[in-house]
Amino acid sequence: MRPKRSRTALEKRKAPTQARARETVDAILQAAAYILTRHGTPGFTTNKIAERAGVNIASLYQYFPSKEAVLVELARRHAAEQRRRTLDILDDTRGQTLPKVARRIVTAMVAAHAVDPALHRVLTTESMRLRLPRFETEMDADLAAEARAFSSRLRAARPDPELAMWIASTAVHAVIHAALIERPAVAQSPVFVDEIVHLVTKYLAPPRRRPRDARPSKGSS
Amino acid sequence: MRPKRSRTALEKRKAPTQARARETVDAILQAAAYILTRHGTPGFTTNKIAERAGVNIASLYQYFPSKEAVLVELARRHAAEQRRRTLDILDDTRGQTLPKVARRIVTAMVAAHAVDPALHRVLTTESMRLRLPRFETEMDADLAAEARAFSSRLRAARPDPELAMWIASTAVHAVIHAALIERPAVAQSPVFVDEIVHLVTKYLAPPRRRPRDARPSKGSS
Amino acid sequence: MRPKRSRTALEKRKAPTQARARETVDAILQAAAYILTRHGTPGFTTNKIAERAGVNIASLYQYFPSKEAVLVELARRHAAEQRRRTLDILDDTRGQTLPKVARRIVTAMVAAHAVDPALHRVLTTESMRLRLPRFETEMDADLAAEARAFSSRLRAARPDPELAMWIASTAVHAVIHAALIERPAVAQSPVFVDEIVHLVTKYLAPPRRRPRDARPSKGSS
Amino acid sequence: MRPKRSRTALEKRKAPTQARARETVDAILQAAAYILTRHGTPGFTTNKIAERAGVNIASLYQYFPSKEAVLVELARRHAAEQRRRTLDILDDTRGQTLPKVARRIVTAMVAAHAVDPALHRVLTTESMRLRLPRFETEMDADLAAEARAFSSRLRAARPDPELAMWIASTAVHAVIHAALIERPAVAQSPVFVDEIVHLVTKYLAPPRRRPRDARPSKGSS
DNA sequence: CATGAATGAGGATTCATTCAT
DNA sequence: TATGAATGAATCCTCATTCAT
Repeated sequence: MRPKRSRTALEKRKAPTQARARETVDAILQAAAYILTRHGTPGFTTNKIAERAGVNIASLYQYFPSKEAVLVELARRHAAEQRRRTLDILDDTRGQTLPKVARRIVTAMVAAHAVDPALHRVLTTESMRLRLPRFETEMDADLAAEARAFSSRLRAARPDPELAMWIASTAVHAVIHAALIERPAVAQSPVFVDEIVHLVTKYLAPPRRRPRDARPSKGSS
Repeated sequence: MRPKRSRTALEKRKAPTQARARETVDAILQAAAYILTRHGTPGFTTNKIAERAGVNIASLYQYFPSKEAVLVELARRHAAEQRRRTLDILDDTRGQTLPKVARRIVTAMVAAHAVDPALHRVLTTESMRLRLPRFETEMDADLAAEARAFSSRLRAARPDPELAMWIASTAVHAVIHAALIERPAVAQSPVFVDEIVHLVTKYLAPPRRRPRDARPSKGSS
Repeated sequence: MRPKRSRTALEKRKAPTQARARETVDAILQAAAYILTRHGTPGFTTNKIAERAGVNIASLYQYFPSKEAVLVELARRHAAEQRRRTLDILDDTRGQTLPKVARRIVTAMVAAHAVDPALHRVLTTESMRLRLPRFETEMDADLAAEARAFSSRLRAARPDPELAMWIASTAVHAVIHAALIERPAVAQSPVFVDEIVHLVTKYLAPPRRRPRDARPSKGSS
Repeated sequence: MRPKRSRTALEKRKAPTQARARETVDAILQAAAYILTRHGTPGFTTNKIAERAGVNIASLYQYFPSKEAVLVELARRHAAEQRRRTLDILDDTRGQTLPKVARRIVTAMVAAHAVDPALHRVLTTESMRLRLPRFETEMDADLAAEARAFSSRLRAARPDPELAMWIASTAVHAVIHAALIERPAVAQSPVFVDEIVHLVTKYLAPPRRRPRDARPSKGSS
């Protein structure tokens, strides 16, 4: 690991106030995304990013205190974008049944991932490596409110609704990720979406009338 | 200019024949695991591995043709170990109901991951990056047979049993992974295991409308 | 794994625009020449070159894509220098007889080689190893014209004037090279120059049967 | 340059007395020649030689004290072989005219070089680098006697017959070398041999009756 | 002896980052 | 402010050579 002069600064260094500066920052981030997609983490070097962005390396460091900071900003924007989309869908499907909502969200997620699965994957992985909060966790007020509302609906279904939401979301994400990489052919088929929807709706569905065999009677493990 | 080795060789270079050499190889792999756990992929350098293993860097290269090869061997051994454990469980639970089998496997997986979650995660991630076949895919004959047997049981439940198995396995893996990292407190609780079991059993359970034909009459495996 | 540069790039990487940078490049080349002379090819390492040049190794790689590229640039400059000198002499001796021209050129070559015979030799050898065109071949337009003019004079003497020129030039070069290394005492004596001149003039002289038409009547150019 | 433990020993370490040992030495030298031809000086490593020879690296060091020593022995054998051939020809052409002798020798040299020009070149170059005496210089008694006899014939032709011989031999060697590398197509044609023979015979031929314009009257350079 | 194993010392090349204009 | 230049510190990997068995 190369030595860090300043203690691993991750925040943006300086808010670009002028239009020109914002363009520079955007160019850097776009180049960073390209490099990440094209050459993966090992090719993700500040020099290459700057070169591809057409800006001087020193300019990069004017706006980002470190290489990691570029990654973080990339992840942040990526997450924000996803949040926005999810909120739109939730807004749009207000009052509909769980399967319908789930289908909408899953479809949107598949589509979102399909745009650049490599970037998605790297961003996820690296976010974990940098111990950044996951996208879902870093929810803004709106999404948090939605989530709480959603949770309350689950109270009948699962003992810990918040945990259940987390599990469902994690599972869906992971399966979509993996499918796009390991089984790209199937990943965008309706069958696949059906399966994911089934997975999550069955999991979150309230128990049947006769719950006697829903759990083993003997207790856990 | 030194000659460059063909293209990122991943195979072991030389089989250690003497006991002394086998110790060296083991020391290297152990050190590699340590480094990977401790410092993650960016800290995973051959120099550090050799230093930690207490062997000369040249010795490392006598047995592994490249840095990646060390990782691959690590992953290989790791996977073999897991396969062995899974097979044992399947062997042990032959004839039991899905929830029971699931509970056993999930419990074992949690335990296995808990030993060194970071290593688990990195190994999984890096295996993907190197486009190695996933552990589950790289099954030996025995495990493959078990998987096929299991699949056939699912025929009534899901349209594509093989895909369903893949989804279930991916989801379980991912959730356990993520939990150990993001929610370590809950990850080993019985509640958590219950949730995973619920997730997978509900997903793989046959539809409940007419219970009489929900399972083949021959009995539940 | 760091990405490897395409295939042994030989071209300069980046043109130094500021004076400071040009100084750096010059220092590198000067150091390279020194190292080559002093320690030969095996001692010709980028680290040593940079150290001797008093610049950081990374600066070397900012201007040269590889070790070979340094060598190539050295050879290029060397060749250019020689071409310039040869042209000057040809210009200066226009219209004189072959022996006189030959004497001038041979004398100049001996002098040029004598400055740093080791460097000369290494440069020649290495140029061959890298399959660079020989200095003479890589002639610029002016020198090529001179050569053609010279060739045409030889038509009466040798069946393939161009081949004859090549042989003469190769022989002269080689003998001077070897003499400076194996027989330094004699290499700069007039006797030696006489011998070389004799070698080449006898070889290129037209047959002596009927001396009257041995040369074109226009005079001995 | 890597550190030499023993002071650059070039001599063979131990005379192989047993047949098995001689085989080992031969295998090493053959492998060395192969490597040199195939991969050039940069690929010429003791490890590779030993591997190719099918002997253990330690065995190599039992018979050769250093890498250079292998090269030296290779050069020695190569030179001996050439000397033998030259002597045979001289023996065979005793009493014939210079052009005839020259043609025989040149033809033989071209043939000899053509077998493996790369090896020839490397051996020559490296011999110089190691400051080994040139093959011709390191003559045994027989060849020396022949050379003296030959020299005496030249007394009428050149002021310093020994120097003239050296020049002629150097020139011929060099031109053949260079031709095989730079102009392989022409190198084996009769025309080329004719030219070389012409070069050397004209040079060594006694002067014409009217030597008044053989040298410029003005003096050198 | 012959072999497998081991290693100190480097070699080429890159990277993240900072300065001086 | 933006840029060209510079650099300390690594990184991967190889080599010549020596030992212990």
